[in-house]
Amino acid sequence: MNKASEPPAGADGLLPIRITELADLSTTEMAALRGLADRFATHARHAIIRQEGEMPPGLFFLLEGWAVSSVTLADGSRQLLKLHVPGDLMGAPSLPLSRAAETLIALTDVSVAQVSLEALGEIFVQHPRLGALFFLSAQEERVLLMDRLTGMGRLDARHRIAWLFVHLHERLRLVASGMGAAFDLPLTQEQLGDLLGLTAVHVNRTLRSLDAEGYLKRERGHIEILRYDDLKRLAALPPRTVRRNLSWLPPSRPSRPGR
Amino acid sequence: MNKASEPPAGADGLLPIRITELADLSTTEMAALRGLADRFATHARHAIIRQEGEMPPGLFFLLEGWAVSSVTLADGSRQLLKLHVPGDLMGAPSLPLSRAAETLIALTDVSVAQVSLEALGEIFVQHPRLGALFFLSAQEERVLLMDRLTGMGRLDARHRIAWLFVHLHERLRLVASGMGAAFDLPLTQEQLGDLLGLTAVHVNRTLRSLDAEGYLKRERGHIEILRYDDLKRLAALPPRTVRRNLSWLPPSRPSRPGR
DNA sequence: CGTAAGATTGACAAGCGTCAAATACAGTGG
DNA sequence: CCACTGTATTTGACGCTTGTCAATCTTACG
Repeated sequence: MNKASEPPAGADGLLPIRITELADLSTTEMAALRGLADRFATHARHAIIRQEGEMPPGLFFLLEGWAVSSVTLADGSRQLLKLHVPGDLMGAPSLPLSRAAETLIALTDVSVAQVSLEALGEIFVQHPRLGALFFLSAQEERVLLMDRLTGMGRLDARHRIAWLFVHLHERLRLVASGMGAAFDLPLTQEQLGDLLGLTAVHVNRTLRSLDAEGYLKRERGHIEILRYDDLKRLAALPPRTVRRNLSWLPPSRPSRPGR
Repeated sequence: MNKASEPPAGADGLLPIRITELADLSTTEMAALRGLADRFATHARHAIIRQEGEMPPGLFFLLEGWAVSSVTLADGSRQLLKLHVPGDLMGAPSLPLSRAAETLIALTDVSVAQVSLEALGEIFVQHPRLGALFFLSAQEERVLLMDRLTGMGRLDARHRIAWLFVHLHERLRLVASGMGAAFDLPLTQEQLGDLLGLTAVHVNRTLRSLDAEGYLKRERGHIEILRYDDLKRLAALPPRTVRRNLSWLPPSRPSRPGR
């Protein structure tokens, strides 16, 4: 691990996290979010950013690169839980636990900021609206997990893969607008299997069949969706749309109020 | 649905939700939580408390009885997401969405309070510590979903059922301390299947085999665990323990501070 | 006492995992 | 620049877990 106390150039604009997707923020709130980032670090591909079992569990902010969170079982098998892209908060689920539940692994070279928990606590005091947005953001993640659970329980390999690609495409579009039908996917087929509850062999067979039927094209670490609408039809989960600036949210606070 | 504006007798002590498992609360905070409950209602067994797609999505507090949240797919299959017991907040994942993601169904006769979203917003302003605890509670739910996802992806029917029973037993112990090795389970085998990503037929075969091997005994809507430690060994997911009163949490506020 | 919902059982099929080997590819050192 | 080596992908044969279909049995309840 390579540590540096200065943020990497150009990453600054990313700090407002996913939360900006839920509401418009005041400049003060933006500044408070930026204040969350504590120590900056970079990790090489395949490096472990945070190991499950670690205590106390820390909180991380992904600035550049891809990462993944996973759980490992006693028999050595593992489940990949979520792919993290720049702007993602990582490790939050373990915050209430005494030991971290998930391992965070760098899929590419990444740069990461450690989030100060004291600063997070202060945000709930100084910026109730941000606190509520953090709460809502966690609920959004719950919906995602619920949908993934539904997929694992009720969809076969073909449908799960279709859903994953459509979902990833939509998620990446939010980050990189103007993206076409193609995107990077720095995952091996074994990792795809661990993500979808399949074996690498079966992932290969299914990918190959989707390719043969013209749904998509594959290269190393790169996917191009050819028949987007058909693929989306395969991805049979209900659509989700977030509602911005909910009326019951607390108002933005100007700056530091009564202390 | 049977509506009443008065809380049912005896339910009052339950209102402090799961949040008391994360920290000790001041009396003011307890009172604020009680203020969340808005309109009270009762529903008969099998009644739909809230339908997915409904808008705007409401928030509910389960006072008495069992309920379940589920997602339905286009082909009619459904995934049960979570069993709710008294004290549970229901419907929170849909809060950031424009339409409710999950259907809430009464498994037994239930009594439910509707939660006022305005009151929830006010809590983030008046009681930052409670806001942070709501945030942490959502993270705890994420961990549960992550574990369920891991189970669906990596465990076979036998292990999934073992995990469910052990997990349910532990959860019910928190609500009803002094509980033995037996507990009610108001679910049909088909519903168990929908919860675990299996078919009713296969649930039956697996339950029957666990029974035959002396792991447990079954009656209608009732489970008794006989070989608890062995069953727990089958339930091969890592243990989770929450840490109470985390140091970075905001302090309790006395009452209504500067407005 | 009748009826419907739930539990049980058996025969069979399909999807996916396992094992093992072959092939393609990327990165490395000489 | 090339041979070398480990990693990732691909392929085939086979078996097991789980699903499907359909019938029967049991229990709760009007």
